[in-house]
Amino acid sequence: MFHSDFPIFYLTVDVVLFAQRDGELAVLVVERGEEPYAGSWALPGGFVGDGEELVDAARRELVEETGIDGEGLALEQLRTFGAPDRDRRPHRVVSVAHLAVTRHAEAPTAGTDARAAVWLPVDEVAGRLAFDHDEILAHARERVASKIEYTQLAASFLPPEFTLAQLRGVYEAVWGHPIDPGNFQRKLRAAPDFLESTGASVKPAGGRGRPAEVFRACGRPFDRIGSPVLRSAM
Amino acid sequence: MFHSDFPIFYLTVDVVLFAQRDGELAVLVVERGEEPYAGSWALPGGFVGDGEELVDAARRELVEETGIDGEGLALEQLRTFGAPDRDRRPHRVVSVAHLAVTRHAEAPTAGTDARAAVWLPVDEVAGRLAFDHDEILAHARERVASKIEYTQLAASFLPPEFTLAQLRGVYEAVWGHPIDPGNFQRKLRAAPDFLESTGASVKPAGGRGRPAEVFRACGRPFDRIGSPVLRSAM
DNA sequence: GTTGCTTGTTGTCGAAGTGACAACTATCGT
DNA sequence: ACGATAGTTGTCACTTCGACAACAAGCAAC
Repeated sequence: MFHSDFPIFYLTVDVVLFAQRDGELAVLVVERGEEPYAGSWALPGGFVGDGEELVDAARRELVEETGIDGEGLALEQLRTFGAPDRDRRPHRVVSVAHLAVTRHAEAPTAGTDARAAVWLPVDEVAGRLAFDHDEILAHARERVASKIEYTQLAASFLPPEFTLAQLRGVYEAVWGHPIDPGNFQRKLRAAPDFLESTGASVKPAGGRGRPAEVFRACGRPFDRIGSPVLRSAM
Repeated sequence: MFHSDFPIFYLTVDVVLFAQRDGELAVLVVERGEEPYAGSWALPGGFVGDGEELVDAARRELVEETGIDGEGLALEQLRTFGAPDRDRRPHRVVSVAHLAVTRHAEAPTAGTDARAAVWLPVDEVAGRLAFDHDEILAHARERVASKIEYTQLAASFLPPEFTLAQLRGVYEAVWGHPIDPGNFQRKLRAAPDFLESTGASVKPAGGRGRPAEVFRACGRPFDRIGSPVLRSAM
């Protein structure tokens, strides 16, 4: 039997979608079109549907509000935020935050409740979000910085084929400090469960310079790699 | 404003409480007294109250169902389980699972919905839990094994003052394999942000043997330590 | 073409950390 | 006193890391 006098909740999902833009870590935010916080920046998200998996709801809301292609998106649960006063409205709204990474930092198109949707550098957006989304963003930032240490997640910021210099750029953007190219090369080449060479080579970023070897990631975004790429050690 | 036609959810918390018993990793489970799954083992947990913080709900349910003292308990959110079919009952029940560690592996006392409450070795209980609690336990086990690598969480399995041999016993119980005493000593003594010596020394476990130096943990359970104690490296 | 610049890749070397294992120390039981 | 037990320190070969130098391969300007 079931006591129906238990409190009821509304359940939402929020998505922190990261990408690399101009060598910086950028996050996708929307301008809210409805109260509360109308006109403020917020993370894309919305209510979970009847019979819908949490992660599916996250992907759906992302597509609806920003037009971002949900396919080939590394998406994972971050944590749940449920402080009783986190939503001004007279209902308890608990949100399951998700972390996502994409290689397509294409222009988003606002939809449904969102008045606008844009990529912004994380440093600019921190401290200005609606609800408790600043806290969510801070958690997400720490998580992604940590995840690229011991998973292949960094490759999800890039197209299927990429050079080690591009991959190094991802680590630099996420961690916010430069990495020695030589040591990075040596370390990543020694991780057989992360990268495989395609044999091809391609012109470097600026057009000038020696061509770079092209690699592919072996596994899935959140698969663990054998020897971690430690922040302190780079 | 607020569309009340959004689906409503019931929200529960579940707690995976670990302790060390007889050199093994043990988990606290209850025998369910009500349907569904009456008579089956399950993780302690229950419905979140009106206006109640998630982590407070977890602590309350733990005390209610098992009589375990919630004070001085390392308690942290694990992740949220919300598959549409995870509860047989005709309502959507989403559960926020929590991870906890205690030094008091005292005898629990069953309460409220629980018919019994006991400590069981994790290896015995795996595969026999109600709902999706096996999955939750597996996540918790992996999380605690990972957390003791780079936080002080291992000390939460022990009284405030302990020897390095006791601490080594915790790592061995959680990881399930023996660790070289000498190397463990060298590694942990070199971590100044983890342990501080009390100067005292105490008779070893079996009564026989050289007295061991007594240490105290410096920080809080989930604080990061400077140099991680890697599983692979032990 | 040659020179110089830029970028990718490989090499070198000292410092530090690791795993295996031996040696030493302090207590207890007999 | 003696051996058994458990905590602690030492040794050593091996690996990894960070800093930095050196080399390779393209482009642009002259």
